[in-house]
Amino acid sequence: MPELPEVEALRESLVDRLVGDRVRRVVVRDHRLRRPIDRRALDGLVGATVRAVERRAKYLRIRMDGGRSLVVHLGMSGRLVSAPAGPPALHEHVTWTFASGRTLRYRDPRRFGLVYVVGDAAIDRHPDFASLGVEPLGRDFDAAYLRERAAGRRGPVKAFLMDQRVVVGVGNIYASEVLFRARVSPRRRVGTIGPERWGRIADATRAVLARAIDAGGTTIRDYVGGRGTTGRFQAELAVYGRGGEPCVVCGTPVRRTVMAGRATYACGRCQR
DNA sequence: CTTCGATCCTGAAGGC
DNA sequence: TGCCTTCAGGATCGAA
Repeated sequence: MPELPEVEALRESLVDRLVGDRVRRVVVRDHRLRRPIDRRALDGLVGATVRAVERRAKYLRIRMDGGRSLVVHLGMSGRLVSAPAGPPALHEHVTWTFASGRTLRYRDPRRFGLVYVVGDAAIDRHPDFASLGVEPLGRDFDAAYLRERAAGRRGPVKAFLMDQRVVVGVGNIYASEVLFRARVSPRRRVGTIGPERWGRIADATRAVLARAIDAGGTTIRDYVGGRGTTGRFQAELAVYGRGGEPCVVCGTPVRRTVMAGRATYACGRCQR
């Protein structure tokens, strides 16, 4: 479930449930994620209280008192839910129990995600955070920024948009959706894009992500969200997952191709 | 530096 | 029903 809108929807759903609650206990059942979980570091947060729940790129950052943060990345199949106490689900690798009696549960069948603790003073220098690009809904993201960052690059615009060192949070679903809305072909080389197209791409990125956040994210073949609720944006997907179906604008069948090993959807008529 | 392909891992879905 | 293949929302690493 993890592109920017899903993580942001998750953050919103968790903030009221976690802030002010104190960690009473942590259970790590399987430490083998993309990087091994440091059990002792997680244990070190027992007794600490949640001060804020934030998001940077696709990382969820749970700020604790004592100057440390719990960082969670969901990878491809990670889920994080706040739920009443109860038996662990399949692939529930970490469970936090709070003073309120509620639990926070991290599930991740494929184990591509991350769970770790980092000091607040050092987080900007952490390798996961140091080279992240701008937030797409922030002030620094616009056509001029994209044009500048594209200088000297030659690859297709879809890969450029998904490069987290350029702009964060756009993954495989939203890259196709953004480029459809911007009427730009995902194969187009960044060097051939002028100010007008960059403007459409910047506008479409903001619009698609903001709308997806409002809808609670996109849920494909499982649920999302800290309340176990389902995202609604999948009903608004214009091209993703619609290979062969008519384009919502012109009726031409949507084409599914593979770029860099990832499914890519586009209308060959609307997008140039 | 960029870009490309392979890779990590498990489960769901589709074809036969 | 069972078996096999393909695909999946991410990110990193080595090679060119």
